[in-house]
Amino acid sequence: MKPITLKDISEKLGISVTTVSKALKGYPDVSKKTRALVKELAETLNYKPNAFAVNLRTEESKTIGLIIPEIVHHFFSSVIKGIISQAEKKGYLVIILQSNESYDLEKKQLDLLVSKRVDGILISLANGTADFKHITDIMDQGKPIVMFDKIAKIVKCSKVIIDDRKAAYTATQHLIDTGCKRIAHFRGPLLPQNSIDRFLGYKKALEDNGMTYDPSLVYIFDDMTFEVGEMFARKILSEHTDVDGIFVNTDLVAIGAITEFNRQGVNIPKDISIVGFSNWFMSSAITPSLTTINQPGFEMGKMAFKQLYRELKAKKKKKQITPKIIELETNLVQRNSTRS
Amino acid sequence: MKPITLKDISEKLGISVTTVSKALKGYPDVSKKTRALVKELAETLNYKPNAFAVNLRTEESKTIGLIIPEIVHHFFSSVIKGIISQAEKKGYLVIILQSNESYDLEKKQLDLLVSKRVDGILISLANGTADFKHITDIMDQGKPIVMFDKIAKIVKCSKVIIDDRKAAYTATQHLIDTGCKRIAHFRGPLLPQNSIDRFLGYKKALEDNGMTYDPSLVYIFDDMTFEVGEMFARKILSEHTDVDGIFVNTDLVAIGAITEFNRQGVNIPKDISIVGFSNWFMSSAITPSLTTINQPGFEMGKMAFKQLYRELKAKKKKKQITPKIIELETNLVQRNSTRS
DNA sequence: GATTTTACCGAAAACGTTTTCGATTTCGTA
DNA sequence: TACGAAATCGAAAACGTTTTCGGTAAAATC
Repeated sequence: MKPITLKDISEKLGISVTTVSKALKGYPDVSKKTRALVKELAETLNYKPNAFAVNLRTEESKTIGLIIPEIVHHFFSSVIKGIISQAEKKGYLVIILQSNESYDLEKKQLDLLVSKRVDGILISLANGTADFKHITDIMDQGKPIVMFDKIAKIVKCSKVIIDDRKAAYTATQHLIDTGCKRIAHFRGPLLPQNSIDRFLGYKKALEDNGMTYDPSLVYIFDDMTFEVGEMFARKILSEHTDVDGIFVNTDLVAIGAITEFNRQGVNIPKDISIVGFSNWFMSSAITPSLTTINQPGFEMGKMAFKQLYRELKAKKKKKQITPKIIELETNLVQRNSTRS
Repeated sequence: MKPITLKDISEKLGISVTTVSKALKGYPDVSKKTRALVKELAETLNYKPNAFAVNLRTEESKTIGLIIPEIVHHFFSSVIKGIISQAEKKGYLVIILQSNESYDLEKKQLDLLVSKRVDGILISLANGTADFKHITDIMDQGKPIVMFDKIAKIVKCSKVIIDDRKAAYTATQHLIDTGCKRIAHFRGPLLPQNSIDRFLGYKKALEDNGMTYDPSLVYIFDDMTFEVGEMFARKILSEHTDVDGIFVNTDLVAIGAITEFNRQGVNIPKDISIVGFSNWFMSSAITPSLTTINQPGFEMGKMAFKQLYRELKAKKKKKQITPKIIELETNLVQRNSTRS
């Protein structure tokens, strides 16, 4: 009933635990004969090293932690998939925690992961996170940590991101190129870096094209939901009847807006053109299909783990780690919510 | 630089490691004074017990494993969220693995989790899984395991499910009640239990209403994708022009079908009515919105963990565990893809 | 004052592994 | 035959915790 241990094998073979361990791990100072004997018995007894003991001895668990603001979300679940698939290839397991966009939870969970002694941490920041001591504390302990998507520019760790500013600029420029004269922006929350950057890209595009930037056309909201999209669509129709283009922070909200515009008989893209962000795969299914910025979630997850893995290996060799910023390419996916 | 240990505290205080441990864990045989002293020092030194050592000593890690066929999926990611949120409340961490609907991977991952010595396992079976020795082997080792959603009736472990047959019956009955005379079924893959049960519910509803069951109206496919929905919609239009109702195995495929029907100028629900399955939240956003069966993913995740937790506790007290089948309620959500 | 009870503490073993380092054996060579 | 080198092995320490069990001192009881 009890699991097989090295001792069991050593007793059955009349040799020491040491030799058994070394045979199994391929040490050179054990004869071919005993090595074969040990390996065979281990096989037939279905020996599995006690991970707890190995962890204690080696001070590593081949497990990493992942903190993400929201799991039920197409982009983030794609990232998770990328991380897990890559981690599995390298023999790492992933513990997932969800911060629910709450700074307090994020902090508590980071603490939990550290106390569980994961080897490293992958994190995408909560919208509410403005202070970063909980992050830098962990870095100071020498535990590798890499951020992705929602990052803090000020923290000196590795990051995997897209150029939100450039992507937003491209999106807005596309609206201008297709004839929009008065362009609104559904911006999302105030704090997170990518929300800021997308806003800046939007503003820059307006200015570069000699259009006046009007703050009243920028809509701020904390919950990025379908319903918020519907609500702001109504707001646009009542407050700013001259708006003929909208750059929306995220596809889900854009789809909410499209649904409401459809309901109100507004013609998309003729009356109002819309560009989203993320290329959430549902965007191709809605009518009209949504022009959007493709954001490579799976790829981002893969890259984030790869970087963490590099740092894990560097740490083992006691090498210095220099933070690295990895920027992934985005592209505009042109569909039917903008004129062509 | 090195983390604080019990020994560090004991030396600074001039007492034994034993007493420090007992003080921290609230044993009665340590005086209030020393207890206070220890707790205070532990606090100021920011002592965190070495999880590896605790695991080794107690033979448990407060970590469970979760194997799921696909992460990027609204229903499953809702389940994950339910599991994680509940686990966190009870102080458990969750390691997530994705089987990609592959039996081989599922087996390998189960093995991996066991060798990492997780306390228990939550699993939703891959479509291809027809043999269950890898599951029963683990149960025989006394490791608690509970299945959810995609289960195997034959395995004697706890399960959290919905009554797929009843739900499918309700869905089909709704099509009949709203006037459909010839109803097709997009069934999905052959093996998994819920695919079978939904098919049986569909068939039973036809028979109970005196309609003939026609096998050529049942479409089988392995990949439950948007594109498959589009493809089968075209097939219906070319092969069975008399079909006026479809019960689809899963919302995503239904939405693909709707998109294709829209494209071909078919009027939904007048020409063809459609009912989906899952109440994937996008179903309310598409035009026409999709009538579907609401499947409580978050709730299912919560319940699955709760049951596993019960078994974990029972095992600790060396109590016998009797497998429990937990059935969650579903309901028909009536929208615009069926007549009213 | 002697004895029992209670309160408090610590030594030591145990969990299973890894790794260092010294010991022993075997072998080839002089 | 003797000696150094190479091959093979194992004792023991270490990782940090938990828990049993016995011991001592103080308090309570007679």
